[in-house]
Amino acid sequence: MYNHSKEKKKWQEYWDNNKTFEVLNKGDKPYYILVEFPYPSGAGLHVGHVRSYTAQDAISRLKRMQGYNVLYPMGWDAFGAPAEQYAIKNHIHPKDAVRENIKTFKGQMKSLGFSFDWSREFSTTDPEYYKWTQWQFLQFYKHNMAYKDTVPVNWCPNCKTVLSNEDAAGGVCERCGSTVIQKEKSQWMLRMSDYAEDLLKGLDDTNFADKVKLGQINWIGKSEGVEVDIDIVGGGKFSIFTTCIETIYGITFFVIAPDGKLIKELMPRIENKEEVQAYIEETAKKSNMDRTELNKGKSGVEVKGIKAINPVNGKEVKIFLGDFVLGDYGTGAVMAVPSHDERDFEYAKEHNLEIIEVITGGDITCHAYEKQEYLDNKESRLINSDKFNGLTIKDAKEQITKFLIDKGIARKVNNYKMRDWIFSRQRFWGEPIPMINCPQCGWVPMDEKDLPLILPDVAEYEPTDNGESPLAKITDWVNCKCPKCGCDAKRETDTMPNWAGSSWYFLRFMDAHNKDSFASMEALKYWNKVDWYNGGMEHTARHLLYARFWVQFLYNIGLVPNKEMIWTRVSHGMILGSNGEKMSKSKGNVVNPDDIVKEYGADALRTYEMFIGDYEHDAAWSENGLKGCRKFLDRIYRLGNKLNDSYEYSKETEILMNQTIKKVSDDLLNIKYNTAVSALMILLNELEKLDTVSKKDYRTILHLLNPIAPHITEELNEMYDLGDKFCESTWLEYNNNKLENNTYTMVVQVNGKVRGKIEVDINTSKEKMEQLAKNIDNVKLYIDNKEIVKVIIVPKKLVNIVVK
RNA sequence: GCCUGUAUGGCGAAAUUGGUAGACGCGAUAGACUCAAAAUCUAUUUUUCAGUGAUGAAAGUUUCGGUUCAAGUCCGAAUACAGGCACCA
Repeated sequence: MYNHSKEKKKWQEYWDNNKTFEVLNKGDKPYYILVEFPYPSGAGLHVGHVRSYTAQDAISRLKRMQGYNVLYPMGWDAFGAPAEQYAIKNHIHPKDAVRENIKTFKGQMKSLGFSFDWSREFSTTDPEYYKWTQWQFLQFYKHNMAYKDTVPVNWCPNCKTVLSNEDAAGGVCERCGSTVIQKEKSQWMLRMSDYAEDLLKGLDDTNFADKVKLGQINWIGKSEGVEVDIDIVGGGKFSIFTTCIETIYGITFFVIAPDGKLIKELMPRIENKEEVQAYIEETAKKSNMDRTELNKGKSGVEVKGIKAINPVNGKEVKIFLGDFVLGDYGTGAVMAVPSHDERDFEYAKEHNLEIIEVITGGDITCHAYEKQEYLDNKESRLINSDKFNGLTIKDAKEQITKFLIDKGIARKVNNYKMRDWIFSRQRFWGEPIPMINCPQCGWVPMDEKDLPLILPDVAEYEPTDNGESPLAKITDWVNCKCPKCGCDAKRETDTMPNWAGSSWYFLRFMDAHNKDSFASMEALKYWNKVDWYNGGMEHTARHLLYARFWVQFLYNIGLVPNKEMIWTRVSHGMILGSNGEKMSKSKGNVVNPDDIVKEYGADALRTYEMFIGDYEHDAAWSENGLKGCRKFLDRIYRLGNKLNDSYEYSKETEILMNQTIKKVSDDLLNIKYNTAVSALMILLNELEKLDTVSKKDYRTILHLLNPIAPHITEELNEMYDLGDKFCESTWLEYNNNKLENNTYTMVVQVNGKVRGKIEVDINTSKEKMEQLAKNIDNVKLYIDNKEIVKVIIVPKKLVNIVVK
């Protein structure tokens, strides 16, 4: 029996010693294949990692054989909370923990035979790498893209750190599950919202799947609308933003944000100050999630003593506070039209407010404004809207907008949901932010030539009770001189988020050891783009958007050759436990790839994970399925016992052989790995039926299997002396003239039901097809004595006889 | 609540994009080999009905409608599950 362990090691050593997968930045046909680099967690490699690494490995091996200069790199995303949490829990310095974990991960990856170019390996925690992360931060700062601001942030009382909105999803800390509270904190911010429009437009220059693009679009969240100035009775004004200006005559109240600036300005004139103040304080306790969650009731209070004027009809309208209006979105104030907005309707019901219908045609709500149907609706017309009565929604939208703009009290405005990126973390285990706070000069960037700003070793790396980074306690690190004026100053003690290092790592792989820049323009231009990027669906929104933003900024300051540096993005489904649930220690359904490799071999694991199901869908682990794939490889092995001396394809299977070459080549490049494997199983089944198998037959099936199961195929190829090593071979071609059999099974239907089948020559004419069909005994039973209405003939497929 | 997916045998899944539903694999059943077991090989395996049998018939791709000679595939509505989110005006 084949010794998977020994032969596997032999070939892995061969690839290592011969630097088979190391590439230079030169040569024809560069092709860059990337998988998301992992957090080297203490748990070791997950079988889920194996799925995507194998998939991309198969593509890499195939593309190499097709003559491409393939870059398939691997590195480590080792900064950030997960690594720090692991270190704190296990009482190991993060640096040491990361070193150990990387060693484990790398060993596991090597044991699976992935064709990574290890010469380009790096970790985001290497000073040689994070020097450039810091350098790029300085570029953001110097181009006015980084700024410090006091913002209400999500605060985890347990982790004692600030979380981005993304990390505080659901009102609980993503890491520890504690309830997140709102807290004012001074933070470094990146002006990502400036890039909203460019990030939308840039999608046109990518080949991302539609659902991936949609994820980006939804995150950016563009709303086209109108901003209108509203006068306050007795002086003053504010602005509202609306996407449904056509309903402006239906305003019966305004709602303003309890956490906005407007309410603070109005405070002196308010009659029910205490009530308003109480509501503001109540809102401050709530997270955005609480405020925005549905079915919570439409809480709010009237702002008494102050009324606003509807600009189109001069009506005096009440003002309310409502926590569903957010201070930091739009203008922090909305017009309420309960007749045509569900949320306004519920608020009006709750607070007994007037409802004025301004569009006929039933329960038409502005909420549906995104839908073309709403805009194209020709039945619904405006009413109760003075001179705009009778207009369609579309026309009313245009004309009312124009009317208000001409009056000088409105502007067309695009609002984006996407906010600026909170870039500070009160953490130890991250890239230090290279900024110095000088009592004279304020914030001063470090001199670029002093980078990297090395993360110092500390004894205690747990966060402090007051929420500062442990770096704050290292006074001889914190205290420094101002680069500008030379007086005593202090370093920033916040560090960068884990997203920072992963926002540009794919650029570094193109020129991994450059000491003069993060990557030379020459290298960036050579590889041009990441041709094919694979990762988890959970990263297609945040990580991908951050990375694209980072790249677009670098492009705008002339440091990368393309505004989009990633061409295709593919997302894989999760490998679930055998019970169909997410693998986790607590559920006891974790599968360790090491155990599998030991018992079944790396090739069996690789083959199984490709065969397990549709690559983009989740799949439950099955030990039996794995055994089936091991059995398949054993049968491949035993097929070698049947070899004859021929160097031609066996006649009996020549057509199938050509079909399989085409199928496997196409399927691998279309991420249909499961059907590629099944095609090989079908081919094997047929070859096993032959008494003997030619050397060409055998080498071909091994060749086709090689991208997925590289060890056993190389070994058998060598054992039977069939030809060059696959890793040094050219990929297979198929003969276009040998893809079709001479005959096919023609299906005969009567009224759409299959009533007969007959084997016919591939060139059978339509007339002959019909004639043959009508002659089948079983078919006759259904057409005799019936009127034939028509006959549908699909060449090379079927005949359908329609009878009455 | 909204957005995006998904739904096919006992199980994982295929289906040339409107043309034989269930390829391939697992599991199961029966048999061969074996003292026996494992491994391996062979056969059967969507369900129901008829037949000793080759086979034939009916139903069948979450549900209900529709278009079509023909629907897993297209259209309309509904349900369930998964992932994402922002009551975003």
